[in-house]
Amino acid sequence: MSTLQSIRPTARDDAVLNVLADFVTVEGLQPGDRLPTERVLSERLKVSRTTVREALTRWEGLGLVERRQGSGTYLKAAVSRDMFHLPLTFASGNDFESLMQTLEIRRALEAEAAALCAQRAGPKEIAFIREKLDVMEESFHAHAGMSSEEDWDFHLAIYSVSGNPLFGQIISAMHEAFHRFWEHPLGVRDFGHASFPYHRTLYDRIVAHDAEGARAEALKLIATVEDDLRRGAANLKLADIR
Amino acid sequence: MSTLQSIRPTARDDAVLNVLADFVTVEGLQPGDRLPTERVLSERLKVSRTTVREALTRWEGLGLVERRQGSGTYLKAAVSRDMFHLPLTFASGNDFESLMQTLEIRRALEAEAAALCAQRAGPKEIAFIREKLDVMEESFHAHAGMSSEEDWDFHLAIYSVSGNPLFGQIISAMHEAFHRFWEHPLGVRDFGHASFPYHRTLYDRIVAHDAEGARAEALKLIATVEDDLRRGAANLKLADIR
DNA sequence: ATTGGCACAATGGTCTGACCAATTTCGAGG
DNA sequence: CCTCGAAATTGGTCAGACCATTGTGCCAAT
Repeated sequence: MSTLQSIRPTARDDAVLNVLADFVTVEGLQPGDRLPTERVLSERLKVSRTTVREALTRWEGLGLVERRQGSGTYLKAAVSRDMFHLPLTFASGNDFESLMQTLEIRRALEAEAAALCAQRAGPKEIAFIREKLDVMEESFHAHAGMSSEEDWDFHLAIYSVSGNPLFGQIISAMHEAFHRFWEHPLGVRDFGHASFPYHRTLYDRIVAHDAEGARAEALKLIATVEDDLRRGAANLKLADIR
Repeated sequence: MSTLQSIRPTARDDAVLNVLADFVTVEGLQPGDRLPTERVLSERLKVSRTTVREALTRWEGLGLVERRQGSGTYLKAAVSRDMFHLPLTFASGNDFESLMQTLEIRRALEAEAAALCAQRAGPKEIAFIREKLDVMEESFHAHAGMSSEEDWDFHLAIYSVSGNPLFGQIISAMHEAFHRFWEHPLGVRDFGHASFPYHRTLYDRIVAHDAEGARAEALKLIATVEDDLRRGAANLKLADIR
């Protein structure tokens, strides 16, 4: 009988979110778009601004929406009425150990995403990834070093083509949480430099639709990042990263 | 210069949550315990009840806390100051597609955990896993079928020995969210039956400290589960699982 | 024509005080 | 001792106000 628990958890807030989700769907709002003012919503929905704010706060906590004071509230992810939220929360400090652990998770997901990508990528998807790769390589040669933004775009493309949005969601969330350290974590010069060649080899395996090969290349790629990280940690012993 | 963006995202709410997290830690509150009244918090922290409520609403949305009108606000999970939130959103509800997507995530994590486990397991850890394997196999032969509980224990042991708590935490959270469907998802008889032999082969690779071998066996194991799932979905077309 | 600064409007963030609704507590009455 | 109901407690909602930040557009100086 556990399936019919709590018949009325809360009314107003949920109702507001449902209506708002429908509004987003009907209006075809995309991530980045601005949604109506709190005051407008409160008036239209015939509820107080307090209630609207509580509802939006819930969405904000789930990362679906972003508020900018003086500007407005903006969509951060696609929302619809039939959504299922799985908020994971775990204890994890910003120390070297935690960073290493998240990197192990990333390695796991990166490898699987690469394998799926190699399986599922059609000509159009391959061209999409190719484009990101070209930009990255050009930037690399122009600045004689990895550009974290173009690099990130390349990986995002792979997650996207994998056909499973969860890969991008999980890794993006981690990326965001650690973005200060993920990029140039420990003051290592040319961080990520060693990973450069594996981007192309990974791309080649994807083009060949070689799932296991792609998995292997992705593992090698992440391995170089982990090495960089370990080197950095060794450099400054007892680094206080927070 | 991307490291110094957003100097003041929001003050009060976050501050409240930090203080509250510290309070929970110091007071040693456990899930199920009741935390102070909104009015008390608002008075103690010198902020309005509105602000306290916004903060608690955020926690409620993350499933950390449960509010009961007329009774109080209760802890639902362990909280601490250094928490890492990873809100995942599934496009659609509890349908076949979503289940398959989470299974792909599980495959990724399972493979990596197995590889790490093979690398890091000492004699004591191997004995620990062996114990779970024995229990599972015994149960299998006794009941002529997979016992989901003992099976789960075996996998939990591997996550644990992997040395990275994130594996167990992420997979457990997904497992919990889908537990009704994860076990006997689509009325398939002998669900998971095909996966049985791979538990021992996986164990053997771990004993041999063969990381890549363990990864391969874990992949095969999950592949059988996916096959079962696909078979089940084919059986009852247009299954309405919700 | 461009640029810089400034006032004003719009918007999210916070506060106050009040009332409503569900729950718990506890005393009166059996 | 038990039962029932009133009162206190607590989360949920509301209205209205003010603050802090951001965006916009006008105007003057260059």
